[in-house]
Amino acid sequence: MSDLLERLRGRGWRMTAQRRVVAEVLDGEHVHLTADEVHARAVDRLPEISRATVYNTLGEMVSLGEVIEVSTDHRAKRYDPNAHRPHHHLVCARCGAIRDVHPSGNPLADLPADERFGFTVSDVEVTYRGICPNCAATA
Amino acid sequence: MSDLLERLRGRGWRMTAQRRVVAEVLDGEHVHLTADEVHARAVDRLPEISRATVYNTLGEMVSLGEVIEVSTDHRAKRYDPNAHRPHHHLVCARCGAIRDVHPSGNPLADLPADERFGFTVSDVEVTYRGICPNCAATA
DNA sequence: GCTTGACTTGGACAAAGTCCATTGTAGGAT
DNA sequence: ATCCTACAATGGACTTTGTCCAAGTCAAGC
Repeated sequence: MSDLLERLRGRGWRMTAQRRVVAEVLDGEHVHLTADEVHARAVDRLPEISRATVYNTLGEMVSLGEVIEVSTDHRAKRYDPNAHRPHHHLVCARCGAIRDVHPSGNPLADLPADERFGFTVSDVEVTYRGICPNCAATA
Repeated sequence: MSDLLERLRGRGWRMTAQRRVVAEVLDGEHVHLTADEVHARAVDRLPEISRATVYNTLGEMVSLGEVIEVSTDHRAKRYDPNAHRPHHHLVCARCGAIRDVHPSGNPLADLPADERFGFTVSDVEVTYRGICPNCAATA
């Protein structure tokens, strides 16, 4: 059922009701929720869950590499459970809608050695911006 | 001297001491400062300048397209005066150092039509992450 | 050197996130 | 099955980052 939950269990995570709920919320809807949105949905299932726990749990999932943090709107971080298929994001500049996208080619390879300044480059995050069809229609 | 200042003047900006100072701070060091860092440096030259003014001024520069907003660390926004040469950023995951980089190829072209979902894609922001030589040495 | 509308100010407010002392509990040990 | 204990959760205070607004100030055209 919950792949995310399985993977976390397999890493020796102590399984608590709170962590289960957070994982289920994240894995359930494949949208990109903010921490507070995750908290709101978690409260529906487990009314006593605290905001701090949601923040902690999300942070741990990110550390474990099971969840990706994206900040598309330069405001609140959003959490993306789709960590195991590399992808990037396409964001509507007007309404903030986010889609996962899969560019052709590997952007990492586009950074020539003489532009790396001695860094060991391990990761690349790409955010495309534009106007979604919905917003274009109502413009 | 200050290209940024010249460009802003040319756009009919009302020139005040505060705006001049903000532009000079930004243009002076070609690093990527947060709004509060800009404010701190601005206060050195113009002690009465307020935080609100710095935020307003930076926001206007961004609207005019003379300055770019980057959020590399998922925390405070940083301001990049180098708006007229398209470039991306390489960030050290350990110390947060930021370098401007110029990848070969155009990442915009790497997003196939069938991955655009009807969006009008106009912009792309690329952040490379890795470890800088300095941090690698002290690891 | 007036006038006026744009700019600045400072302080209150808000949103997002962190910290910590206390309390609770999962899961191994007995 | 029960006990222990290290790890986890709680909630409330605190911090950081940013926004808003009413009142005062000033750049620039006349």
